[in-house]
Amino acid sequence: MTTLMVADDHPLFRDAIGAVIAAGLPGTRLLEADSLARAMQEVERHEEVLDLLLLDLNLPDAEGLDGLSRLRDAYPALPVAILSAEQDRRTVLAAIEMGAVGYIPKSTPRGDLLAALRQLLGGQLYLPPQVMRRPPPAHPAPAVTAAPPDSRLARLTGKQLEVFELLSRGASNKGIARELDVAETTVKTHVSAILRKLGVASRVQAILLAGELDLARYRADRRSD
Amino acid sequence: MTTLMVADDHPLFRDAIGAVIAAGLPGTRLLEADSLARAMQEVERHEEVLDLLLLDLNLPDAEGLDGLSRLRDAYPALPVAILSAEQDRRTVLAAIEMGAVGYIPKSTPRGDLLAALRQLLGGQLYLPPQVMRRPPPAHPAPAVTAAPPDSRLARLTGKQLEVFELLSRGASNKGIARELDVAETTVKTHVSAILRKLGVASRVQAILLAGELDLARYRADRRSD
DNA sequence: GACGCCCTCCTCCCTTGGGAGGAGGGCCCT
DNA sequence: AGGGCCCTCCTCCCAAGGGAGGAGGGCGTC
Repeated sequence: MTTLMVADDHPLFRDAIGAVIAAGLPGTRLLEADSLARAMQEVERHEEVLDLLLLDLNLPDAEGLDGLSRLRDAYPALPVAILSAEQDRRTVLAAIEMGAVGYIPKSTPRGDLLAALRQLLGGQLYLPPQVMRRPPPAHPAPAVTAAPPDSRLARLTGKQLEVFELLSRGASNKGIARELDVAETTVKTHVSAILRKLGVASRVQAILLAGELDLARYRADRRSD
Repeated sequence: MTTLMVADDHPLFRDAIGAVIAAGLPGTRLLEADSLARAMQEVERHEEVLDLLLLDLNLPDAEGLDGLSRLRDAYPALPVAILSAEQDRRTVLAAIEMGAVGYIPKSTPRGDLLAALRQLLGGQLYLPPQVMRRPPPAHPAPAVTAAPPDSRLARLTGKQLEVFELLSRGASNKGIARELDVAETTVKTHVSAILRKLGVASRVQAILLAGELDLARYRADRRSD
């Protein structure tokens, strides 16, 4: 089952989102929060099953992108999309650079909203059409499309990638140690570093992430450089 | 990296297999064993990275399918393919029913052998063409193509499937307990049963298996029954 | 009604996983 | 020569995972 959460302080708006989802994404559970604090409480309780958090930028206890920042710090692996009335180009790009997986203007038509949600739940980035169409005038779009997916992998060192490969195939720390002929404590050090760099909390999460990231292809690419 | 093992008591034959693999599956590591006992020793050491074991049916310490039986008992999750001079139809079917993922006659031409190995490493079943072409005369092919992949899932009870779904999405036992509103000990009971029925040793292995088994589709199918 | 299966939950016990913190050696670059 | 990064390994500590074994209640079948 798909679970998503909307954090917005306007009950009517939450209801509207709920209606759109009920109509267009049947079987989806919607959690609601009217403040960042309450949102984080809910995330704490449902983190494992939460697929996407829609975050308003005008919550009473979070000014602008500050709320996103705090969420990213607390739950680096949780997909967060911004849902906002503002459409300022720099705000959108800043949100993406802070790790948001999407930015949905509140003015988005019903049909487009559904498409955006489906796209986000499918693991794709979503940006408002205006931003997508018109590449930035000054800078050449600082890592909006390319960097997010594999930037995390790029931060891994060579040995860490080796460990990650074995880890993602289900090997235990002990098994990895045997395979690479190092001490198990060394493997644990590598694993800790990998989890930290990937922003996940357990090897299980790392394995799921490896599936999404197409680790095998990345390693092949890197080797052929 | 792909790792496979050949267990055969003829050194020359092992060499021949090695040559075929070196030529057709570059980057593949080949482990060798000249007896079932030695094979099991090697499996013990490399289980996490071993992708396929090619088992001869005429090993000095294993008569016919007995070796397969012992391997299946000890390592239910290890893919084992039979490599044999015999081509008796009943032997082939018996091997598949015992959980072998394939049966390769030693008379298989070089090119076909490579194709068979690729197919097996890709997770597909491989049977000698004679058997594949001509369906059994008496019985209607007792579960050769359909049963092996999902028979394990079919053994799970309803609650176990629910737990498996959450587990496969990375949820911890505690998270599953919250989500299903039962005690964590109950979840542990379910998880133990799931691991046993799937023939895997850890939740991590179960998650990887879920990816191969297309769990989501299975659940949908079962619900729509 | 007795049996079996499922779901629930418990205790006891051990292994594995992961974090914190420290430490030494190799290698590269300035 | 010094600094920085990587790899290696250690100890101490705690949380999570998993097995063994037992137990009670619900529900359907024979």
